Amino acid sequence: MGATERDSYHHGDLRAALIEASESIIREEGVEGFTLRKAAKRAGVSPGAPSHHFKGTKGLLTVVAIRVFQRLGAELAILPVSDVPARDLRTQAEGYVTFAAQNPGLFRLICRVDLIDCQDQEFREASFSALVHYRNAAAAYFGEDPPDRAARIFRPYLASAFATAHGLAHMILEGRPALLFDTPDPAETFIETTLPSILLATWPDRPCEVRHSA
Amino acid sequence: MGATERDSYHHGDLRAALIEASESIIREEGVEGFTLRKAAKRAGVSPGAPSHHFKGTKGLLTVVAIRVFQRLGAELAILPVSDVPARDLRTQAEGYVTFAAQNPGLFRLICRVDLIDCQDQEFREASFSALVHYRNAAAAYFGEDPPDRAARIFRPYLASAFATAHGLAHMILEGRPALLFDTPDPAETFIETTLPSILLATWPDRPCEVRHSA
DNA sequence: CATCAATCTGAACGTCATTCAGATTGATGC
DNA sequence: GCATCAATCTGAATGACGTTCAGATTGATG
Repeated sequence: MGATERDSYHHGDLRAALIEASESIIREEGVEGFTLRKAAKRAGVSPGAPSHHFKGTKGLLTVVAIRVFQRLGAELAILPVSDVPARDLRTQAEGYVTFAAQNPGLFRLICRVDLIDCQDQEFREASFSALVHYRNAAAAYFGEDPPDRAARIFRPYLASAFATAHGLAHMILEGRPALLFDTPDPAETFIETTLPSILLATWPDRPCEVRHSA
Repeated sequence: MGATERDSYHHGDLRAALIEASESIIREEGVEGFTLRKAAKRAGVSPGAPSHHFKGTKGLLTVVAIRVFQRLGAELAILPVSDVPARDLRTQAEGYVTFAAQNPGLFRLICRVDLIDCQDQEFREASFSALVHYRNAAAAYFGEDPPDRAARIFRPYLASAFATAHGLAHMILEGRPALLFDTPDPAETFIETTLPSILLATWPDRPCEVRHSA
């Protein structure tokens, strides 16, 4: 598998092949298992070849990360919208966490700021755009201001809304539920049953009632 | 600096010296900058010496991680308690995030499950115990059941409460606020002013009012 | 004082990212 | 059709990494 055959001395589209190879390596072995040499080998090329197409390992991984953000954004974009803001916010958060759980290696990559050139303009754009629908859903739920898509204005509730999903994603990938709780249900059912219950506790349909006793 | 002098062939307490050295390296250069050879050199010892005291790099970092969790737990334990559950939960979350922001390298370490032996019993114990007060504060806020410290029963609101702080911590360390928002206030004031506003939006003093418009 | 186990050294080995001189070739201009 | 040139790729460096191991050193035990 891998190692696309080659007839000529030149590859043809080594750049794309390296991106593809890197993604599948990260899928199979995680970011920690990724090396530039592996990617080169899988693309059927010598270890020095990638340097002509990317600025080192970080340059290649930055491009991969951009694609991951784009895919995350695309998955969040096609999620259904209802007339219940709470449900929509939960849907977005569930989509976010599900993406992380289903693509653990790639999600870890976009969180490894040491492996990525975070100053890259394309990366910045992709990381922002991926969460446009999430942002809108949060704004609708908290109903404080109409979601101005262009502006990146800070709002406490937006940070709070992002933090919940992002924290859950990290917790799952770090295996924290197993550390914090004697999980009655196995890890497989987490996404299907446990996650919705957490999101429901976070953003209930009805505005909160008195939750803490006197 | 570093490189504790040594008169005899044997070190005396190399184990402690390696832990100490590792911690300061991670403080100064982050987990990514840590290498076992650096730690050995800083302890004034050859690269092969650590193997007599730890099971490889992972063994050493696991011990460091345990100490980090213990320190986090100690910092959360001395936080003030009031008669307002919401305030106490916010205080715990603020303590958690502040610890991460003030110890970025060490916090990243305890999240790098690939660098740590997560099956280590001492590690599991430390990671659970560190959050006892956080858990109690969350239980009091949501007021659903009395905090049973021994049991690790799963509750959706507990996972939700942890996720917020954990997500904020990761977001800060990943520099996401700068990616998501045109931060009006510089990153320095985040902990002092921005973080409290986020936590207040998450867990307000009064039970929530109607927040979303029709 | 002899013995032994614990500890430490220093030199391996294999792998990594990166660099670079030289080989190869696609494309351009004639 | 052919010469030229820049882009591309090879393969062998260089230096750092974790880990292993034979041999040196020494504290402790008897």
